[in-house]
Amino acid sequence: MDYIQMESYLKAIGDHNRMLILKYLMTESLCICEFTELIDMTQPAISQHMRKLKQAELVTEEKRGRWTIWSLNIRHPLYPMLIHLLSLLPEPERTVATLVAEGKKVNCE
Amino acid sequence: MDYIQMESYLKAIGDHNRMLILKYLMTESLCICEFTELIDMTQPAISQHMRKLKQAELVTEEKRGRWTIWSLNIRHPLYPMLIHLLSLLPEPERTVATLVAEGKKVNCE
DNA sequence: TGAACTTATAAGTAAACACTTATATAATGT
DNA sequence: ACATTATATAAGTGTTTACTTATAAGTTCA
Repeated sequence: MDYIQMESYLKAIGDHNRMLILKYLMTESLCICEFTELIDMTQPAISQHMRKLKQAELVTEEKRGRWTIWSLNIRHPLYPMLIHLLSLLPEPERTVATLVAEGKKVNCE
Repeated sequence: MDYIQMESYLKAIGDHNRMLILKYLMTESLCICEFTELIDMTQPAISQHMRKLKQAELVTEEKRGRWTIWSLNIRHPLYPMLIHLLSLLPEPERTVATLVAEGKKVNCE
């Protein structure tokens, strides 16, 4: 891996909101409308963060009906390092469990 | 470690020139005038990169006469991760050995 | 077909970033 | 004291970043 490549990976990871997104994805795959309930950010802002993460190949997307389901890319060269890095960060205040309790968890089967 | 703190660490690391600097420091401590011989960058540019790395506590400085000797901070919370990350990057073209061969290695005892 | 819903994109903006050149500060050696 | 050497800082610049609001595009379902 060259220096420019590594730089682009680290820049994609190195934002507190994107790390929060990645932390959520460590537990389970989510769509953008769920992130808008979990994180205090507008839908376009989240969408643009997902695009950045996708460009760095840190996440993958799968279209299901009107939803786009985002997942961590476990084949990324930095995946093991990313998991370790995220493990150093605290669990977010709002959990997916609260989403479920509020009936806001998306079920796109 | 909180998200903002991690962001500031990753932003300090996530620049190709600073990673090159850190890669050199993995082998041995160096001063800025040596970096100017190793890396195609002006002295103020290097000095400003060192300041960023110092603010993130990734490096430490020691004044010796007119020189400032820079070293990796092995007590940094991300030090183990940093070493692993740098090990994924190729050795720089210009080595410290070439500096010695050219009589440009600083001896500040 | 059309309303509701989910997501993506476009355009604009303020702040941060990585440099540049010029200059200041500080230590060394004659 | 003075020239040399090493480093830091200041000021300016073009680019990138992370957002905002507005809107477009695509899917679902009555």
